[in-house]
Amino acid sequence: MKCAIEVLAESGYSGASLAEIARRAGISKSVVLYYFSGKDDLLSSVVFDVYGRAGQAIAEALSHETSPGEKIAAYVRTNLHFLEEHAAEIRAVVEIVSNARGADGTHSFVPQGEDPVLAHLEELLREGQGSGDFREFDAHYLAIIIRSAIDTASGRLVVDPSFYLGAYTRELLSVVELATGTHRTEDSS
Amino acid sequence: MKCAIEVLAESGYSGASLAEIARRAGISKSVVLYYFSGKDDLLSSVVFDVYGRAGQAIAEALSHETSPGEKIAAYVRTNLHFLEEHAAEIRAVVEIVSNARGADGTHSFVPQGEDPVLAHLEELLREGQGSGDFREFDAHYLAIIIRSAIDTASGRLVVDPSFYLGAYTRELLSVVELATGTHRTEDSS
Amino acid sequence: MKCAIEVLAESGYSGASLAEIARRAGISKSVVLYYFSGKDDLLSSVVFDVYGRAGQAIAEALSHETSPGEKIAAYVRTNLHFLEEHAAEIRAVVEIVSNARGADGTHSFVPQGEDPVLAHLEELLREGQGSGDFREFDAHYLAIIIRSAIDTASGRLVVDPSFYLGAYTRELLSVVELATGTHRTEDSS
Amino acid sequence: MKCAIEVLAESGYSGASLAEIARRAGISKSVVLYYFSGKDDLLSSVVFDVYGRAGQAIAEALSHETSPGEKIAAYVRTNLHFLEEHAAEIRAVVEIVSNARGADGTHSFVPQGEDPVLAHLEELLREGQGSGDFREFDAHYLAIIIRSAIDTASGRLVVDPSFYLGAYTRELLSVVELATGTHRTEDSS
DNA sequence: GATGAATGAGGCTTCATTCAT
DNA sequence: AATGAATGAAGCCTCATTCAT
Repeated sequence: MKCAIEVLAESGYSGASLAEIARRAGISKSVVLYYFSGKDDLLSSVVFDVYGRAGQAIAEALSHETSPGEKIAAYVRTNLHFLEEHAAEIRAVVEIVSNARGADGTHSFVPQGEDPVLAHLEELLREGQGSGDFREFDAHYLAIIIRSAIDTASGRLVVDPSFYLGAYTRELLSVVELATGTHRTEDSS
Repeated sequence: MKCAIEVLAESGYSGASLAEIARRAGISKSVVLYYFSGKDDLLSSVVFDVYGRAGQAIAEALSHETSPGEKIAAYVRTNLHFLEEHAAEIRAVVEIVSNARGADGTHSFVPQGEDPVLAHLEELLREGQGSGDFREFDAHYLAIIIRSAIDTASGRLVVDPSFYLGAYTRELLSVVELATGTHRTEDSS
Repeated sequence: MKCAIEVLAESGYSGASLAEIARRAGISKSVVLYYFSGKDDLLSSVVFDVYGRAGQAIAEALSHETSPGEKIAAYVRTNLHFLEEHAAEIRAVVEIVSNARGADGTHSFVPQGEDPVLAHLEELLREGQGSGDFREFDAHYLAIIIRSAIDTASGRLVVDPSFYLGAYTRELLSVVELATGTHRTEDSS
Repeated sequence: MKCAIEVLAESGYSGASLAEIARRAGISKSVVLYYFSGKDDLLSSVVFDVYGRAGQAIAEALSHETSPGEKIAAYVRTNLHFLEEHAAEIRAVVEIVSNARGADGTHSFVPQGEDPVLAHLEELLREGQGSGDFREFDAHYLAIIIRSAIDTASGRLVVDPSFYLGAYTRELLSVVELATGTHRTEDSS
């Protein structure tokens, strides 16, 4: 799986053939299929493994925060921090999620209706609105905007050598603060 | 090219084989290769064609605006409006840009250093800062955030039937306004 | 298809890989798949082609006969005569029919319920019974016996160099005559 | 071996991989190769085991009969009776015998020249002719006809749910009686 | 006695491309 | 201008077998 992640991150979805993955791992293609029932299984495993660890890290971080503003900030910070330390893994997952398709041609990993990841962020936003910490906005669409800013980062890391994740995190935090209106609330307190 | 765009939008990069494209166009594979020197040429043509028309639409829209705040707003509005009317084309370009790779394994259409599209938006932001209309922020990173919000929309249109581009545009405009600080400037005037 | 038949007849079902068939035809595997949509299609085509021609030959021969006894005799004679002139083709069809299986594991070409080939022979037998030419017997089971004697011949031709089809035909005709009781009818005339 | 027989009978020769056989037996592939030197050895063992027991049953049954007509009848009856009680085993053997081939491409289990099974039946027929019980016929070819009628039964059991072995046995016995002419002899006595 | 790990050969199929017409 | 024929590389996967434990 580690080698699969590397190849996916470096060579993209189409470049991640079993042959290439096996070559990188110094084993034969057959070994990969000995441990995974097929390529789909391998890719699924990568996705769920990374998703699982990322989700855990985020949940852990959020558990330390109480105010909605701090929760959102922790959410963004943890996401980008996880990305910093697991850049290739996130890159690999993005490649898989955006390219893997089933026999019917539909995306295999993109939820068609309700997206749990998005729904989670959306709820954090709504909580802030409920408590009066946040201004009025459409939580669904703002969640999409914030997620897109998070998801784009892994790509930037690859193509933009000058992309500094620390500064990006700071800028995004400030945008989120302004967008949610957290700032004003603190002012009025 | 029209059929290539349709197939790319519906079936993704891997599903867009010459055979499939030709089948949809009701012609033979050979015809495609008669008009384009190869698959790469076909994809390039699609990218440049769409990019060209999108760029033209944006340039035209910006020429009507004068203040930095209005320019940025027009930029966002025109981008999303173009997407609304050319959803498949944008989707196709995204598929190509994020997947096409040269023989060396590097992305074919993602500029490695300076990204002209990003640089353009970045400059609009800097102009607003220069004129005092915008607050202090890192123009490069904010540009990335805004672009990501724009680019994610084409994907949402595909998987999320409830995604309403009009509301999304409104929300994004409001975020951009807050993020650039355009609002406050107007307040103080 | 001719080469596929040859390989099937000589090397059996498992030996009849696309590679081997293509090698024998002096072409590349791809060419086979250019003319047939897949291996299944190739095998189907062989089966239906041979079946069609055999069925036509039999129908033609039966049309010249009137009495039930002569019809059955013509049926047997034509079947074995067709086999004599198209030994490899029959051998190939037998290999396919008895080995080809669908994804669910069931035979692809063996009719699960009503077997039209068997039903045809069965009806010939029943006609003879209806007209009083034949004795009492179970038409279904006798049809199975006669067909098995016909079908076994192609295998014999392969493994038994001393197998002489002319003599076999004569013996089988005599058995069929005795089994149907055609003989007695002639006695009573 | 029991599981190998089941798989062969249900899934056919191509479906009978070591993996599948081991899976059904609830053991690992390695165990199979620990007890048998290879797949060929496993299949050989199945063939000889079943052949041995079938031959024994037949020999035992024949030893109770004296007249040629009764011997032939017992031969047919015992063959089909054994099939009834060991359908899967016979089916498995048929699959192996008709498909297994050596490296040179020739059948592994089909005797190229003299077939002992056929020769045995042939001799029974000749004995009947020698004693004057049977009419004149070509013993070799009649033996082939009778064997084919016996061998086809295992296949019928699989594809034809309405195939009733008892009735088939009765019909075949009657055909054999007529074909050998046993009946007339008894009449004239 | 039993097994998990690993492998290389081979199977079917898809694909972008070349060539002659 | 258009196309059918042909190809070789590559992709995923199955299989019988070997080896060390």
